Amino acid sequence: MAHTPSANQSAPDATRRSERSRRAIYDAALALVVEVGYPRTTIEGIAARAGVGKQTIYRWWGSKADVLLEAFLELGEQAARAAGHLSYAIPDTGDLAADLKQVLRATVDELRDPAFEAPSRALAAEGVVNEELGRRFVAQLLEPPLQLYVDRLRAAQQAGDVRADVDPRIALELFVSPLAQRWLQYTGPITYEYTDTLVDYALYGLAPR
Amino acid sequence: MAHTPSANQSAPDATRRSERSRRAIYDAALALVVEVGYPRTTIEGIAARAGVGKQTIYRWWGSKADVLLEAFLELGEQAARAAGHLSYAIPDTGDLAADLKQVLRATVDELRDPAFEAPSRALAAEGVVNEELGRRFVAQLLEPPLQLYVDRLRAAQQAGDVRADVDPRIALELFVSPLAQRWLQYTGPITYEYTDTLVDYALYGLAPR
Amino acid sequence: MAHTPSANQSAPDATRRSERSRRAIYDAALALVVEVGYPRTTIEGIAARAGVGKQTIYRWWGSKADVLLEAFLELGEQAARAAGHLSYAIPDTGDLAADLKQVLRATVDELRDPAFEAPSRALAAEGVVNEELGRRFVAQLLEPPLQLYVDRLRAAQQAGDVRADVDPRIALELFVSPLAQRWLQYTGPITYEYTDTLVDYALYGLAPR
Amino acid sequence: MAHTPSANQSAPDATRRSERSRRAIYDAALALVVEVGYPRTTIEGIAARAGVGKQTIYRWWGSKADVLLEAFLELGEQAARAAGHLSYAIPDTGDLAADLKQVLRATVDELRDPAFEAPSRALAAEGVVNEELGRRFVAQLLEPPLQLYVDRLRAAQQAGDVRADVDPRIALELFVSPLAQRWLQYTGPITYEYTDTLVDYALYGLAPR
DNA sequence: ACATAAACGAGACGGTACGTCCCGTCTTCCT
DNA sequence: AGGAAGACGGGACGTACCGTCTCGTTTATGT
Repeated sequence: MAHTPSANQSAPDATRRSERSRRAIYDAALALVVEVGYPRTTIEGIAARAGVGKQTIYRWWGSKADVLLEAFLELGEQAARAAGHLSYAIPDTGDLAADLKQVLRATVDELRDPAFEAPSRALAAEGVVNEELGRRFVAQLLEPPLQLYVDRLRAAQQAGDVRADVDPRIALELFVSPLAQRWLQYTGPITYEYTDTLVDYALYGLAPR
Repeated sequence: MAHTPSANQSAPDATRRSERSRRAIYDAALALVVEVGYPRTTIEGIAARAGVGKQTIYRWWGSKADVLLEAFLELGEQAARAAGHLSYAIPDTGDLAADLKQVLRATVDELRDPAFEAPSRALAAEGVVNEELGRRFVAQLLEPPLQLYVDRLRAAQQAGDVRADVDPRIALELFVSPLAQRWLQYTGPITYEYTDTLVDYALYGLAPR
Repeated sequence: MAHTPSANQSAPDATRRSERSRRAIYDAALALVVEVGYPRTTIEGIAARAGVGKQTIYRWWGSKADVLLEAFLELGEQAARAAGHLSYAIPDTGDLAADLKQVLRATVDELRDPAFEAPSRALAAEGVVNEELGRRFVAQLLEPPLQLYVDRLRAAQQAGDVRADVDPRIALELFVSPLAQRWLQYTGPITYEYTDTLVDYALYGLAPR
Repeated sequence: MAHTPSANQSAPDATRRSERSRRAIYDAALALVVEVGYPRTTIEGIAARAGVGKQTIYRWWGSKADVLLEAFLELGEQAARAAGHLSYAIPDTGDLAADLKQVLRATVDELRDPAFEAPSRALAAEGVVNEELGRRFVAQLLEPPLQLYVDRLRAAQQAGDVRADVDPRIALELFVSPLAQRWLQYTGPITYEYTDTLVDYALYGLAPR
């Protein structure tokens, strides 16, 4: 999970690591990405802002994307702790459509929060062009929340609200991926109405009943 | 469409522009992106490889992403000319599901062609983080083929194969966006079986009939 | 004579070289050596002070010692031009001892001028440990004035004031080298009395007559 | 004589000092100067090679020049012990010229021994630019052997081979300094013939008798 | 057919950031 | 308490490119 420095020399001793510096680096990285954008966020800039030597960054991370990924994960964990740990779970009121619409509306809100948007766009962009990072991005950031949809859809299958032969991991993409693409690539506006429509189309299909 | 240099001086005279250099720059840019990757593709590198002065690039384009976007468009046009101009159109055999599956399978093939993959990934990544470029990327590269889906879905609506109240521009995202996301973000494998399934789910929905 | 950059790439085009930058670099290098000392004079510091990019230094010189050597040569030429070109020549009044004493006294004065001392000490030190530079230092800076002693001694041989079988190039070291060593290595005080004594000892020997 | 750390903290307790480390540091310093040269000899490199913590060096010495100076002194003492303590003394056969020539020829040999040359050049160079170290270099390394010349010259004065009014401390520079300068600054070749000539010129002068 | 003005190739320039090497200080754990 | 180990904040290294700016050298009309 953690970055293993490219073994060029001997690995640094993690027990001696400065917690203070680690945190300052995370804060600086996130702040800079929000303030000046990812391309103009530099390792030198992060180090300066964090009051840290560049080597301290290079010792523990392999690239600015690595730094940002960990910083963003840490941010998520903090947010989760702040929200009392139960933040992420899809409600099950018995009305699948309503439950999905609610969660997607919350996601729409989140996608508009600059503190979230700047770093996650940066990481997503990097991941598009850097497969290794992309896979880590997915495994660590994207997949866990998606798993909640899998769970909810399985419950719906139990309740008979979703066909039993449907693969939930694929099914969720019908409403999640369109939103993701609109957000990532600016292919269309992102509204509650839009996500509501996605849920309806996905659940009941395009063909007449 | 073409880049208008930021008017810092007098605009260059496009009629005197060297066609030879333009082509050499496109070729160099595409080749470098394939060979060394987008981040290590530099303007200096393109100029050197194209046997062109740097200023000739800065005169006509605003960034390496601009160069690449135009180069990629040109590449697409060439390919279209080679294929006899009629390449892009979604068949209408009367069987909507079959038609969509066929086109998506062709897209899957295309997504695996390195000459296509490297530059389009690069542009997509840049567009994620650079809204202006992202919108041009969408308008010039993404939207035209998507419009073909809109046309085909409208025909299906006429034929009664798709509900009349469905918005085709949104409907197409049900099967196109999941594929796009898997490709962009490595969120899952890309196979014919997968795209076939997407078409089935999208057309008939997840809920039992 | 001029530095030929280490041929790692293609040689830069000297005709396009910026005279203004060259001068600014010389000035900055000399000023810094005087102000902060040679070890704390850095290429980065020279570049900053000269208002020049580091690469402009690396393009034309191989090391800070190279820069300083050329700067010092230029300084010497300027000084020579200022003094009307005739500065360096050893007088020939017919009294060899007196002539040598006078020139050595002038040298003593020069050795105490900080604008001269700082860079020449720096170059001498570098030359002790870097043979290549040392030889250039000698050839370009040390040997030309020494040649004047050779000339004066040969005239003295003609006049019968110096034995004909004496090698002037070695003979001059008898009074020049002791002064040089005292200056370089702080092996003793440097005074007019001292240099006068050196001339006497050298001319008439240590053994009784 | 030994470096007194700049009293930033409490002075270390020299009685508890590790002899083993001290020796290892000397050996490492001398070896590195010979192998990679003085500028590329670093405190970190010495510590690593000696199997010693950096702090152990900083605790007992003030700079790498300090380390090297002590290491070189120690080396000299070892050599002296090996040679039976009587190595340094200028013979007195009654023939002053012959005695001086012999000793200078031995010096020529010594100047060519790489184990001697590398560190002493390094120290000399450092001393040129660092007066404090230069003076210690002279006092500890240069002056003691020079004193032997003073002694020999005084004996020669007693014997009537040198004029009584000659200052031996200056006189010795007539043949020692030229050799020193040729060695330090590469101003000329160093041969037995050259040193022999120096002795002759110095003893009998340049002027005809 | 030729003058002339633009685009062009080349690349020097002032800069920014890179990733690395050491500096000298500091902290930790061991002997 | 000294020592081995090495993380730390920092400064400089030498390199790679950035985007701007001259330089001659084509080239391509427009008289």
